[in-house]
Amino acid sequence: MGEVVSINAGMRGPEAEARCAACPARRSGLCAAADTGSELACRLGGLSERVTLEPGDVLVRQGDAARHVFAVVAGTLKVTRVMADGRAQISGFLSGGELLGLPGMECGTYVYEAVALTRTSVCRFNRDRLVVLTDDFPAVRRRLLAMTAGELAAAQEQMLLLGRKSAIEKVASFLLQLQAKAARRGVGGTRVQVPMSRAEIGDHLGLTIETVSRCVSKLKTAGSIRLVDTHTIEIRDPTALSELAAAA
Amino acid sequence: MGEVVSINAGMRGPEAEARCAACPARRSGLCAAADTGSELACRLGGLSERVTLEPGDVLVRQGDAARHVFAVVAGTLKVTRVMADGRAQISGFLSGGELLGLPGMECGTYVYEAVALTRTSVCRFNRDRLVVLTDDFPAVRRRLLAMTAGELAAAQEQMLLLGRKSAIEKVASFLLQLQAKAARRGVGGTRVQVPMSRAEIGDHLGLTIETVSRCVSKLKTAGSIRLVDTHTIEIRDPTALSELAAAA
DNA sequence: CGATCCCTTGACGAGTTTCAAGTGGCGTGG
DNA sequence: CCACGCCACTTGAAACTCGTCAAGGGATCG
Repeated sequence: MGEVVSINAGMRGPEAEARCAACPARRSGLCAAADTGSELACRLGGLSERVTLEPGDVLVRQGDAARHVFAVVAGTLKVTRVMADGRAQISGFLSGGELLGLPGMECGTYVYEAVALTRTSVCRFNRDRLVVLTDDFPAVRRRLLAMTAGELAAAQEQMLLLGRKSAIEKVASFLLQLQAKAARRGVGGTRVQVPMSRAEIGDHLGLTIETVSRCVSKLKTAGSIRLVDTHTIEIRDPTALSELAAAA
Repeated sequence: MGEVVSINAGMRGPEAEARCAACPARRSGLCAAADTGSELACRLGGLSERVTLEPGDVLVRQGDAARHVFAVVAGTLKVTRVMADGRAQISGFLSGGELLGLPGMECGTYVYEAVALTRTSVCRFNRDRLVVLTDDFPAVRRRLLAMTAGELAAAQEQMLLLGRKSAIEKVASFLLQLQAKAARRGVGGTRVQVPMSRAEIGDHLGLTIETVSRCVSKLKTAGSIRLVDTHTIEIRDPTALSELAAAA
C-alpha cells in the first residue's frame, strides 16, 4: 500500500492545455464546462496537477486536511469510511469524469479514505483556488453544483439499496449500475468489467464476501449472467436483473 | 394527506425583509450568507415565497418537475424514496435551516417525495432564479455548495449506518443524531423531541417498526434513555449511546 | 512445488423480519 | 360519562435471511 506515486506538476499554459486536450475525461467531468482554447480551459489546466496512482495507493486519508478536490481521469477509486472496530463502508466507486473531495469542504478534513483500485490518474485542484475560479466562471460553478447534486441523488439511491433491498437485489442493482456507468463513459455492451474484489463489493453493498459470492453464483445458475472470469461479467438477461433490482 | 396549504407569495421589498428578519432560520440556512438590510437580503427575500404545511401535507412528489428549491424555516419534513412494491427509504429528516431540492437538479424532476411531519413552514425559491442570483453573489453560491457538500457527508455517514451497523447501533446513532441536530438549532439539553413515528424511524434506519420498538425498549431497560412519552426521549447515558453508535 | 491470495461452497447459528396478539391513549358517539 | 373503535406502539413466538466459521479449489508468484 503505497502513497501517491507520480505527480506531474507545475505545468504552464501550452503544456497543460495539451494535456487537457488529450484527457479522456475532457467532455464528461468538471472540465466539460470549458471550451478548448478558452481562457477558462487555460486557467483550469494551470490550476491542476496530474497524479498517477498504482492499485492500492492511497489518495486521501480519513482525517487529512482537505486541501484538494480531485477529478478522476481514468481508472477507478474506492471511497471508504472505516469505523473504529474496522467495519468499512464503501460509499462509492469513482471512475473517469467523477469528482472527489466536495464533502467535508466545510469541516476542513476528509471524512473518508480514497484508494486506487486499478492504475488510476486524477487531476488535483487546489480547493481554495478552484473556489476562486468559480467566482469568474459561472459555467464551472454550475457544473460543480450539478455534479454534486447528482452525487447526492446517487447517494440517496444507495441508501434505498442498503436499507431496503435483499442481498440478491443489491447485487443485481450493482451489476446494472456498473453497466450503466461504463456505458456513460462510452464503454457500452453486455460485458462489464468488475475491477473490485468481492470484499469491496460487499463493503459497498453492506454484505459479506460470502453472500456476494453466493448471489453471483445464484444469478449465474439462473442464467441472468455469465462469468467470463471473476472480474468480467456478461449480462445475459438484463430484464431479469432489472426486475430484481426493482428500482424506483 | 393534503397538498400545500397556504402560500404567502408575491411580497415585495419591505414586507419580505420584515418576514426574513423574523425568520428563525435566518442565521443557519442559506440566508446566513446575507447581511440584514443588504441588497442580497432584499433580493433573496423577493425571490422567495413562504409556504405552510400541515402534518401529512406533500411538498414535492416523486416525478414532479423540479422547479423549486426549498429552505426549511421551522418544523420537520421527511424525504422519502419509494420502490414500486411499496418499500420505502427515508433518506433524511429536514428541520430548520436545511435545504431541499438540490439533487435532481440536472434530471429536471424530483426523485423523492417530501412530506411534512409536523406543522412546517418553508421558503420556496424558483430554482432558475436562484441560480441566476448566485451569479451576482459569491457568498450565496459558496454557502449553497458548502451545504450540499455537508449533505453529501451526512449521506455517506448514513450509508455506513445502513450498511454496517446493527439494529441497536442504528437506533443509538439516530437518537444522538437527533440530539445533535436539535442542539445546532439551539434546542440543547438531554430531552429530545422525536416528531417521527416508529414506522418512519424504521424507514430511515432500514429496520421494521417492531425492531425499532424493541431496540428502544432495550435502551430503556439498560437505563441509557428514558421515555418521557413516545415522542420525547430523555438521554440519560450519552456515553453508553456513543459507544453503541461507534461512529467513525 | 509450495505458499498465498481470492473466490466458492457448505453447515450452522445469530439477528432481524414476519406474523400475531395485546396494551394504552384518544376521539367519537351513545 | 363511559363504551367503543381506532391507531400507534409494544411484546412474544416462529421463520428466514444473512453472517460466521470452516474447508476446498484455482490462479499467481516466488
